[in-house]
Amino acid sequence: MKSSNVEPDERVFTTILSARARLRNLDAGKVVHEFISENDILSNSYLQSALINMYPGCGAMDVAQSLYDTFTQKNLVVSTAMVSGYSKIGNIEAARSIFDQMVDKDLVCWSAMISGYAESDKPQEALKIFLEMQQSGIKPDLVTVLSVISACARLGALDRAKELHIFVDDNGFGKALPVNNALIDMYAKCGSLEGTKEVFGRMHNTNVISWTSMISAFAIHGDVDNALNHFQQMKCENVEPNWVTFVGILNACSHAGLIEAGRKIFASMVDEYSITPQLEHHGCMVDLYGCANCLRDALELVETMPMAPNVIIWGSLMAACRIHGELELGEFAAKRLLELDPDHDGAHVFLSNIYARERRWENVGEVRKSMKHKGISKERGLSKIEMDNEVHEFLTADRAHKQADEIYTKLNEVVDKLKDEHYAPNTSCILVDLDEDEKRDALLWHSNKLPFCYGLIRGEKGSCIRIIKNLRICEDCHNFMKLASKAFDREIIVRDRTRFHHCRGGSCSCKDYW
DNA sequence: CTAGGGTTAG
Repeated sequence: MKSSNVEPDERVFTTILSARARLRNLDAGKVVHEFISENDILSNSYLQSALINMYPGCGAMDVAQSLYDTFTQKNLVVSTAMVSGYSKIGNIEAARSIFDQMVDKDLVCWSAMISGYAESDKPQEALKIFLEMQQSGIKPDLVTVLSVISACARLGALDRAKELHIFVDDNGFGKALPVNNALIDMYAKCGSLEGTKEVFGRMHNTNVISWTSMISAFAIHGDVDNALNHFQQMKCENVEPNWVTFVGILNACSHAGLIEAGRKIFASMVDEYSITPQLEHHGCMVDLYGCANCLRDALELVETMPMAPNVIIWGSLMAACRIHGELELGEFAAKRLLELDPDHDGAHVFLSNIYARERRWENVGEVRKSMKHKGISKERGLSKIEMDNEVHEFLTADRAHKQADEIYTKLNEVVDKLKDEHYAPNTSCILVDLDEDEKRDALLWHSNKLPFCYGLIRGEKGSCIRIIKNLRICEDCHNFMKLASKAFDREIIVRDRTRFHHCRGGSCSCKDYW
C-alpha cells in the first residue's frame, strides 16, 4: 500500500486495530499506535477508541490509561471504552471512577458499567446502577437487559428474579431469544428449576445456547437424567452441541458420579463431534475422577493432557484430595498450584492443615509465616438469604445483623431440637488451632446456619428456605440442613460454590455426593 | 454508512 504511494486513510487503522485487539497482538498494535501519532491523526475520535479498545485485551491497560490521560477532550465513546477495559481486567473500581467523571451518560456507557459489575461478581451494584439509569430517564435496550438478567442470576435471589422477569415482559423483551436464554440461566442459578423449565417450554424458537443452558441447569441441580435426556433431545432437533454444551453435560456426570458415562461423552467429543477437548473439559474430567475418589485416574489425566494444567485444574485435584483425605497427593497438587499462583489462599490453608494433621509444626510455621508476610487470609464463609425484597448477608460468627440476638437464640433452639434427630456437631470440618468447645461454637456459627435461622424467624410458615453460600458447603452444615428439613418440615435449598442442594424430609438431592 | 455495552462455561 505504501509503495504504491496511497496514503492509508483513518478507516484502515480502525480495522487494523480491531484485528490487533482480537489477536491480542500488543507489538503489532504499538506499531500502528506510533504510526498514528507520527501522522498527527490521534485527534480522530474513531482512532482513539479503537486504540483504547485494543490495549486491555493485550494485557496493557496501563498503556490505555496513559493514552487516555493525553486526551484533553474526553469523548463519551472513548471513556466508555475505558470503563469496559477496566471491567475486563477486573479493576472495577477504576472503571467506576471513570464512569463517575463522565457527563451526559448515554445508554451504552450505563450498560458498560452494569455489565462490568455483573462480570466482577458484584450483582447488587449492577442492579443498583440499573435503577439509577432508569431514574435518570434512560430506557434499557436488549443488551442492557441481558446484563441485568445475568447480574440477577449471580445474585441468586429468586423474588428479585421474578420481578425482573415481569419487567422484561412488560417492556417488550420477553420474546427475544437471547433474553429467554438468559432467563433460563437466571432461574437455574436462583434455585428454581421450575422457572427454568417454564421459560424453555414457552419459547417459540431455541438455539444451542438454550439447550446448553438447560443442560447446565440440570447439571447444577444434580438432575443427571434430565441433563442426558436434553442432550439426546437436542440431537433429535438437529441442534449441534458446542464446546460449552460439553462442559455442561460433563459437569452433570461429575455431580452424579457417572464415571463411565462421562468417559464415553468425553471420547465422543472427538469421535462424533470433531470438537477438541479444551482445558475446561479436562477440568471436568479431573473433577469427575476426583469427586469419585479415583484420584489415580485424575492425576494420570493431569499429567497426560495435551495442555499445561492451570490453577483451576490443580485446585480441583487438591480439593478432591482434601475431601478424600489423600494428603500426599494433595500436598503435591497444592505445591504445583502455588507455583502458578503464589498467593492462592486455599492452597496455603490446605498445606497448613495437612502439616498440622501430620504434626509437622515447622512446616506449619513456614506456611503461616508466608501467609502473614504476603497478607493472604482464607476467604471467609459468606451466606445470603433474600427476605422482604432485601438480601441479608452473614459471615461466620457474624453479629452485625440487626436481629443478631434473636438469630443466635433461635440457633440454640434449633440445635436442641436437632439433637433429637441425633445431630452432633462434626468438628473435623474445622482445622484451626481451637480447643473442642471453641471448635463447636465456630462450627455452629458457620455462616450457613445463621440465614437458616433468620429464615425460620422471618419467612412464611412452611415456605422454602433458600440460602446462597460462597464456598463449598461443609459436611456439618450439610448434615444440619438435612436434619433441619425433616425436623422443621421445610424444603431447604442451598446454592454453594458449584451446585445446588435440595434438602427435604431429611435427605438431600445430591445423595451426599458433592 | 466505518468508535463504546451482550445471553450459555470453573
